[in-house]
Amino acid sequence: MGYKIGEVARKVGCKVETIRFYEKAGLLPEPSRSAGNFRLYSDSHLEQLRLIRHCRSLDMSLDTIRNLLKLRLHAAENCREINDLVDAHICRVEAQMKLLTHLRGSLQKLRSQCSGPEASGTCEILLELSGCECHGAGVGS
Amino acid sequence: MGYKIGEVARKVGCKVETIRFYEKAGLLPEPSRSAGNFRLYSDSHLEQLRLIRHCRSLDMSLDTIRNLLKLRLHAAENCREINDLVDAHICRVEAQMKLLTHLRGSLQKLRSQCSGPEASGTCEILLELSGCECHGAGVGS
DNA sequence: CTTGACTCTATAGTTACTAGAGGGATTGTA
DNA sequence: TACAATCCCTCTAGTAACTATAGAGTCAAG
Ligand SMILES: [Zn+2]
Ligand SMILES: [Zn+2]
Ligand SMILES: [Zn+2]
Ligand SMILES: [Zn+2]
Repeated sequence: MGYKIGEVARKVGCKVETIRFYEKAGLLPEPSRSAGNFRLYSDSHLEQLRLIRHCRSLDMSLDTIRNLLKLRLHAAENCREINDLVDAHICRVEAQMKLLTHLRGSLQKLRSQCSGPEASGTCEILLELSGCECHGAGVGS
Repeated sequence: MGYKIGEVARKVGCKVETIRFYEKAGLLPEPSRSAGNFRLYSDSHLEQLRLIRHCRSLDMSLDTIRNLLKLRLHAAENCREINDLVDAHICRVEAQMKLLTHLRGSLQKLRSQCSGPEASGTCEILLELSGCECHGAGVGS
């Protein structure tokens, strides 16, 4: 008979609307319907939804997950591609980390510019922000 | 007489549309207009836009930047709040980094699950993804 | 006087959902 | 059996920070 959408949502821990959204986005196949037009999900739907949600918790994009789902159709043959997909995602995550590390450095340096309001009559942080060379200050035309 | 929008965009290194967007978003005051209705920016506009773009390059939200601009009206008195704002942003960045670090760990562990397609007739990565406890597998009702 | 580069407004697209309106279905209870 | 509560349905609009059109007007050079 299948699970109704609310039950599924409770099981995997997401909102009902999210499940309908995945269906419209082509990530979850359309389930069968009850006499009263309610969606009725099978265990394989549940499994696939769990996969999607877990991938999302790993911050994979829906597009990446779509690719993964395609590969899943022939999991054994596509083992290599699946590994590649995960590796590519790890790379994205590491790139983000590098960016954030750089950012934190810039912010700490910025933060250290302030020597208190008595020193210059203003807050030096603002001077730094609006007078930066990287956004065109002091560059003729 | 002031700079036209394209000139300003070139100076600070952003798109023309972005500048108009900031105006509509209340981050940049409306500039004066030429006889032909073209926007004409002053040096103080330029400064403020530079501040905005630099803050964006530090990944501050527009809302955070709006707050900063308010504080800027009385920079000396608000020195403390300005520092707090920057500190709060550093905290956000560090929280993100922590999250990414955790994520990378999970991904590397996931990646290590695969023992090649010969072992189990499928790719174990997929089993891990769809059979995870954290999204409800193996939990009765 | 026409071409081309620029500008204007207004609107729709992007990502991954979330929230609501306005209805129908089902269930439990009086 | 009537009614209320709780579910479910579709459709649309909102979020963040832009980006990308469409269709029109402006301006300088040749
Ligand atoms: Zn200061
Ligand atoms: Zn800068
Ligand atoms: Zn594998
Ligand atoms: Zn999981």
